[in-house]
Amino acid sequence: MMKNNLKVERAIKSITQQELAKIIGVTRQAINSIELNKFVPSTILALKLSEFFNKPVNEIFFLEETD
Amino acid sequence: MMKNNLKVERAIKSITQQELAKIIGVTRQAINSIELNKFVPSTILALKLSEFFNKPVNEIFFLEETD
DNA sequence: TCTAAAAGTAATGTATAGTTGTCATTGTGT
DNA sequence: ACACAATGACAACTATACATTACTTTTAGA
Repeated sequence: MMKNNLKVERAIKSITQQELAKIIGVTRQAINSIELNKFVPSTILALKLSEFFNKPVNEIFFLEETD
Repeated sequence: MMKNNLKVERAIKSITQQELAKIIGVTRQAINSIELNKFVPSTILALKLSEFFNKPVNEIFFLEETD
């Protein structure tokens, strides 16, 4: 299982899903679905988020134990 | 465009695509296709590779300019 | 409290990640 | 030169990321 703290990062920058989506180049639903762990983004998306939030991918996304 | 140095990392550990694939839990063709930039792996796969190679995702995968 | 923005959710469609299987090519040791 | 391991490549299939549209629910501010 993979988790992420996109919601937190977004709160730090106080930016909406909508705005983030536009910057990254995906839909608001895509951002929403990632935040809610409904799907696993591509590495390109992860790198773009990493770039935007100025944090390494590994600090935004991480694997959880128990498979 | 995204690039990666999986081939180099693999050479450092002197491990075959086959072996790496088995460890990560994908097929040899998947590893091969990623190395040859034929497709973009999921963030989970990137994190597993990051874990195995003991290097941050951003040091294995990176965005290239010119789109 | 009323309202509008923000976030959650769901259906359907499309693109593409990843599998399975198979064959061709390159490299390396003997 | 021969054999075999490692890699590249391709076709057909399945699973799922992500788009689009649209509707509901939650949250924050006047």
